[in-house]
Amino acid sequence: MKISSRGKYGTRALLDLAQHNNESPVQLKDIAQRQQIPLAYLEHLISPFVNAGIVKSIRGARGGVWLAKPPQEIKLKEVVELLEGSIAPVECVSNPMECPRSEFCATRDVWGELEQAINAVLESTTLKDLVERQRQKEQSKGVMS
Amino acid sequence: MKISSRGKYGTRALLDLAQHNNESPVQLKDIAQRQQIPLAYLEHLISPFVNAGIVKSIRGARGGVWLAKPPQEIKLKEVVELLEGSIAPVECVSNPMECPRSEFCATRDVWGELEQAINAVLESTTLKDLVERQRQKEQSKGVMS
DNA sequence: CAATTGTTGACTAAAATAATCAACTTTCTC
DNA sequence: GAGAAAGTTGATTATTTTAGTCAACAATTG
Repeated sequence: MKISSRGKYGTRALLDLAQHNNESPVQLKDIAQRQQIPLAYLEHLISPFVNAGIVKSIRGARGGVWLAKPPQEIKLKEVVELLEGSIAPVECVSNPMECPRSEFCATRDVWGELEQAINAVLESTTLKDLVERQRQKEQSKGVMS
Repeated sequence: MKISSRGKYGTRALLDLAQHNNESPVQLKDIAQRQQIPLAYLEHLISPFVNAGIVKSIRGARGGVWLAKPPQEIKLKEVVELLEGSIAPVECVSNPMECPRSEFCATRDVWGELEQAINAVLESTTLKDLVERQRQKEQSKGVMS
């Protein structure tokens, strides 16, 4: 039940993009540096978002990437699923055919509830929420020092 | 965010044990057969439960395993954690020292909420609940045929 | 044209997963 | 007490996933 580095890195990358929204394109190398993600790895993490139309990009000098939609319209669920695949904790929840036991399996029910719970969190959180939270954290950091 | 075969198999095994509670010891090979788990693998899945004192065992002819506590006192959280380790979706949620960003990381907050959500489900479900659910499923199966 | 930056695909090392096997210990039954 | 039955343990293995690297390429700017 772990989120992989893909998921962690990728989410951080999109938060970074949301923080630098409505500026000029953000360069991958800057995201990589700020979020401490290997650049060559980050390239592969951004690509699914571009394919899904969540992120736009432009190549060449002064190129970069940016969000195709306002941050409040991008739910964490999309983000995580693009990185990690279905959030269902077991295959048979989304695809009952996969296991002959599905129909009468009590444990499967619980995994289904787990999916619901996870889904509720990820559906209710947008990149905008993340940006705001991050801002609050930065503020209290400032107050402390 | 997947549950491994360990988790799936092990949970099924404990449900099976709960179903056959207050009978004579249940043999691993019977669990293996009913739950469709490779016997040699099941042996390794049961061992953590024995070590944790949730399952008791006796060797030799007519030996077997059984629950050390009534099913309603065994939460799925214990079961899953013994099989898969901490349910925290990222290490830094349970162990902030692990990442220097922890203190001011907004994404970490969300992973924390995810843990809470997962925790709520697994804390509120016991083996007894599973047994009852399974019984209901078996009943409706009977009605249908 | 040269520098910059994203895109893509091939490749690899390391770790986790899902077993399997064999030797061993305990217990029961005859 | 012998032998079969059953759980215990540790070593080993094949496969898959993960995390990352590298290099060639394509597009864009100045």
